[in-house]
Amino acid sequence: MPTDRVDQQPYGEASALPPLAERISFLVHRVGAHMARISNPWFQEAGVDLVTSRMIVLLAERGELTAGEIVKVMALPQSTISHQLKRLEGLGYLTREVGAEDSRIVIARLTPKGIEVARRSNALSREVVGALVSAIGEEDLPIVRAALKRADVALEAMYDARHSGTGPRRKNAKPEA
Amino acid sequence: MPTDRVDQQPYGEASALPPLAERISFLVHRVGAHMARISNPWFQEAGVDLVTSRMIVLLAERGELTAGEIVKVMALPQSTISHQLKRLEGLGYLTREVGAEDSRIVIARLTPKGIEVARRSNALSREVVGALVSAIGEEDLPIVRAALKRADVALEAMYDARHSGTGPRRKNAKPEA
DNA sequence: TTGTGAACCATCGAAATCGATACAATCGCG
DNA sequence: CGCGATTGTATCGATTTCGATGGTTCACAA
Repeated sequence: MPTDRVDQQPYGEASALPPLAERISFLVHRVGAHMARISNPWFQEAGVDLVTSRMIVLLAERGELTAGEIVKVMALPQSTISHQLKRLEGLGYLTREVGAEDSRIVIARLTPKGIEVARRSNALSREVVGALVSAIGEEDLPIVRAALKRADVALEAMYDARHSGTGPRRKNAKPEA
Repeated sequence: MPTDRVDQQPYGEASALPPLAERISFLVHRVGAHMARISNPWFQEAGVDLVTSRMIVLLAERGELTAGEIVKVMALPQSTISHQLKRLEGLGYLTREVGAEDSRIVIARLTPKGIEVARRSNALSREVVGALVSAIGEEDLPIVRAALKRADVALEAMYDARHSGTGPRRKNAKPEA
């Protein structure tokens, strides 16, 4: 076993993995962490945070969504979304209604109070996105946006792939066929 | 409001904020969420997750770091890093040593077991970064990387700005007089 | 020296997050 | 229809995260 400390050559290795701080994955982490630190104190008085504010903005745009649809868009664990929906209902920001056709689903819709929170969330988002856009630059912005979308699709596919082979749920699923 | 004249409208239009799914901020969230969902189950048996694996990879690259330096690089709350360092020490992945010159600081250093975890973390990172790179494309990669770095710097500055005016700490500050 | 404030890290309590699992309703297909 | 499989949410228990605060230790001026 090589007793190295991963301190060979900074660059030009066999599998060419850049140092942590240069990896796209880590830069995404940093940017996300900054957004959380900036936003959470700002939202504190309203009882929301960066994630819940996004759920609310999403609902403001779409009008109504089922819990499952919110899970898909937010890409977070179903249990987390379920908890937050209940909490946001308790805060009076949205209503949860059982589906008429299919009584398993829960349809969320903002209240006027929730719409106001969406408005304030977008106000902060305007600041943050403004900072991002001026840092990235108008010229590179479409390139970066498109690249992030492709990255999103690719990682979503990677996630799905890892959850079909080693079944995530597979109560009684047959592996083959 | 102290602004000079280069920061007007983010998009040339009066506060035209794209829909959530088009915002850079949200795309960063999605990519980050996918990385977490992919990585965490993979790391589970080792007792680490995406965040702690990054701390370990960081230590593998730098050799030794103080807790405060790790906080700065990870951009996460100090209390979170402090807890994780203690936990990782308990798992036998690193040692914490009080500084010789300055006994306030704590110096973390990987154990051989921790180095092995760093190696395995980088193995997964290779897969994830590989997916990211091929989704982004070799051509756009340097553009995206540079853009994310600028975004990182800009948001870090935005965070720092919000924490200098409204005193962040002021422990024994006398209110007046 | 002796304060005085700042820099670092640990810890506390409340809350959020996560994975696993339970529960309930719908669908498929003999 | 009958019943197993699947889908959609809720909940459970353990753990993690967070902001605030507490304790030391250091720097520096008077």
